Amino acid sequence: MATTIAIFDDNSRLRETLTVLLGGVEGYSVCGDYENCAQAAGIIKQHRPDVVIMDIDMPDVDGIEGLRIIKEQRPETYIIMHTVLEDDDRLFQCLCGGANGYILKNSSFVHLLEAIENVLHGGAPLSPIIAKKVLQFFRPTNPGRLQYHLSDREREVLKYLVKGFSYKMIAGHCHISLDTVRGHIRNIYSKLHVNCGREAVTKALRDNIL
Amino acid sequence: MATTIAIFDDNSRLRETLTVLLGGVEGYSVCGDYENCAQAAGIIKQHRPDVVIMDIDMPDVDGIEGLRIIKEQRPETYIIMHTVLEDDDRLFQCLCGGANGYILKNSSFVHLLEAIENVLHGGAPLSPIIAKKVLQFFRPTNPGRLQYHLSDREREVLKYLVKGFSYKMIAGHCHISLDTVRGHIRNIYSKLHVNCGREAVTKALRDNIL
DNA sequence: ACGCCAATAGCATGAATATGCTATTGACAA
DNA sequence: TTGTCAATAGCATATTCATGCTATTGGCGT
Repeated sequence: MATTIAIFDDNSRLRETLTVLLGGVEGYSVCGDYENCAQAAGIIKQHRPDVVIMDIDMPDVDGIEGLRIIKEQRPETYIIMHTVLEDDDRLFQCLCGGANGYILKNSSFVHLLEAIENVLHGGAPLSPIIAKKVLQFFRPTNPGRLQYHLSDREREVLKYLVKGFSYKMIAGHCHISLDTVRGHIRNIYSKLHVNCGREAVTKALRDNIL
Repeated sequence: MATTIAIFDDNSRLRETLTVLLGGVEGYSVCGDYENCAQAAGIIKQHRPDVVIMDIDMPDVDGIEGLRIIKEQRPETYIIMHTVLEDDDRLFQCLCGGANGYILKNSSFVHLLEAIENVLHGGAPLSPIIAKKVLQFFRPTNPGRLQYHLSDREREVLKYLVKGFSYKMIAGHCHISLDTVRGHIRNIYSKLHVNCGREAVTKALRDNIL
């Protein structure tokens, strides 16, 4: 039986192109192409594709969400992210979401074909730049990992925020005034580009800045 | 000037073969081959090779140690691990040690050449099986799941809390009243045994309940 | 038909948080 | 020596949050 492929991408021209090209390959069959992941769960349940080509930036339900949805629904589906170069945070989320490969959109069609063959044989196709970034995530002391230039004190305060301490408790533990705590948190928010504690906690945990 | 390469491998026959083959490639020059990493620091200081081909299993000072030594001595050296399939722990150590690539010994010489070209162009060559294992390191272990008996709505609200939405925004997105949002959050706190939003976010992310 | 519970909604209130300013001190680099 | 910056601290204020109650509705299982 043919290898079935589903395509998620909000660019309809690209979807068409990929559908035609992939459909023309011996042994491949495109079982559907979609502009976002809103119906992903149902689509995967119905078609059970072997491989999913997944864009990231899509309206409503994006590719990161889609990845999670599909992997939850049917973990054995091979998902190849196919997107422009995204920020490290998104790449990280893709990796943690269980993506089976990550190919940049500026790669040739041949590379995409190779990537599909690769996952089908148990490999993990990564564009060179992506592979490099992936390795950089492992470096404890590295320039690729997200660094927000928090001071020691700010990191300490952030740690308490993650623990759910109130400002008052933080002030007590750090032996500083409530207003100083406020000051540090103000700076933390500014550096992390967030504007409430919960968002700061999310960023701290996701980006591992403890 | 030629790209200079140093080879560390305890198999003398393989060292010879690689030296001859690589030395025969236009633009490459092997500046030395060694049976372990005991003298690695001195060797790198003296020869300053562009690329190091590094075996792992070697007597006395192995490739993992060698990797650390060389990266400490001269971080800009590209190091390609070249070894049989090792256990995950060693792979992890290589990644954290700053290896620039990881090629299995059962790969063809052509693949090794491609790998060298790849690192020289800022990529990160990984054998398919290795790439797959690398991606697996990112998979969070998710046995927990549904342990807190949150309802669908509560899970949805929690998701927004993680995103840092205010109650008002959540109410808007869910098309329910502010007071209902409060009610859900009240229940979420109770079920998660927390008493503020930041703590709930921490628990949600750490326990993977999204 | 009955009870259970999720989802909805309202009201009230004190505590906590977010954010607008300013200002001093000490360390360290240009 | 001057300038930058982290750490400290204060004040004011508007908003948000946490939590105490109660109450209606619709679904689901027995």
